[in-house]
Amino acid sequence: MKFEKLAAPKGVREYLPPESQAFEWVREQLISPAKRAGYQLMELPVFEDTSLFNRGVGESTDVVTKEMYTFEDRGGRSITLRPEGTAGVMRAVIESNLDRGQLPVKVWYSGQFFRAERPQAGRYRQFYQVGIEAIGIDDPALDAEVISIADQGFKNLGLKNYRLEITSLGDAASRAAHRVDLMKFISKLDLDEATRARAEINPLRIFDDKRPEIKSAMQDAPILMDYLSDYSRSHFEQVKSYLDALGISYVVNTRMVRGLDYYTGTTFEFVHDDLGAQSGIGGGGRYDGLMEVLGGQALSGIGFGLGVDRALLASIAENTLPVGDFTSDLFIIPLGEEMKAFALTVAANCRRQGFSVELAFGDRSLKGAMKGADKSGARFVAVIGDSERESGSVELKRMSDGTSISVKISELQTVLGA
RNA sequence: GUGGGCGUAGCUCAGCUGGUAGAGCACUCGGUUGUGGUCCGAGAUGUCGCGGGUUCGAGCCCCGUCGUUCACCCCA
Repeated sequence: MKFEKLAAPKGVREYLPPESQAFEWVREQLISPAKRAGYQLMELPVFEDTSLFNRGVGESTDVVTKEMYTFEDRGGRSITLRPEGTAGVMRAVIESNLDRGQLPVKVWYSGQFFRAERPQAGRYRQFYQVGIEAIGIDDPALDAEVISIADQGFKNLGLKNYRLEITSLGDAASRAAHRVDLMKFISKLDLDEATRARAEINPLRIFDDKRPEIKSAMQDAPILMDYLSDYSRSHFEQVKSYLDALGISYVVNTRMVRGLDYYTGTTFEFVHDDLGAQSGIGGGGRYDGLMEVLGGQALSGIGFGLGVDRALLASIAENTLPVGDFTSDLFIIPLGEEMKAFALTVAANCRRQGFSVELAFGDRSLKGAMKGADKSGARFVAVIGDSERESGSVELKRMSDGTSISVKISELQTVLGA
């Protein structure tokens, strides 16, 4: 009887050894600046009530209308695998009254997100993000800090071929006024049906169109930046001046489009040049109405999400990944079955002292075990047989040059630690 | 959801105008007693993604399907 092989579901990205090591490194580089800025971990469910995303992300967005993994659970509830992180964070903050203490609430998260899209380079159905949210204070300095934390994450990776694009989406009133004029402008254009339908849902989308004829047609379209209120304008100017002070370069992109409805005011995106069509490696912005819409206080907040998968692709493209693999300090080869118990205890003792130690298993020949030791990259190798157990000392062989010295087993740490 | 490319050993691939499958790397063992990297020798591994069809005969042709990949769309 032969069983059929199973495969992972379509479009999921898995990270297995040795690549998983790079993934883990990238994720830590991206989030460590947030930890150092006092942001604290929030572990959240990967599924939520569907209504959270309908309300939070926005009914008109592509994410909600056609990209969510939604299903009914056994209790008949409509459940959705989280397509982004901010809505869940806000729900938890409101539910647990974290916003009743000192503000801003500063949290970070990391994990899987799900979107039922057609897979492509840098786009997966299950993907990884790290992100932060700073909730409750509307201060341009906080905007600048949040942006700089994201930027530092990319800098930690050694990335250079990316740029920060920023804009301000203003408040609801300015967006409404702009929308009226923009629709007026678009209605005069000669557009195909699909494009016109997209414009109906969100006219800003047309700014994003890649076709040259559309790009040139949109050349003179009214831009939101010209509709900002005095408050929004000065807020944005402040953010820019703080970024200047931080030495963070940016380009103002007055035509930026974001796919989630909740963004207001400062909005930003990190774009990498070497990634093909899916070039956004991170993005975020301020969201004024979100908390209230989700049943909480009317507090502002700002945050970002960074794509770990794409940051890894960018690091590969720029060749910035560290070369050193995990290597253990010591590789122990027991000679024969009867030596295994002793070898296990020696290994365990060394590990307790903080060294990384690997063992040879199975019944390979000594030569085979040595090959295994070589491939493991271990710094030292010790063969343990009868004589070693009796004498209490081993020949510690340094793999880099083949030399060996006799060391008492009880004093291994003096050599391993050197 | 729409369109194009691709699916042959663990990996990278070759396989001429259809005649029942190969290389390199990797892996395992060996080159005499308990020491790796080089070298030499030997060995194992494939329902040629899956299902139909055409044919005396299909890895090669046709159809479908699944997967993968790239782009549109969208976004991390």
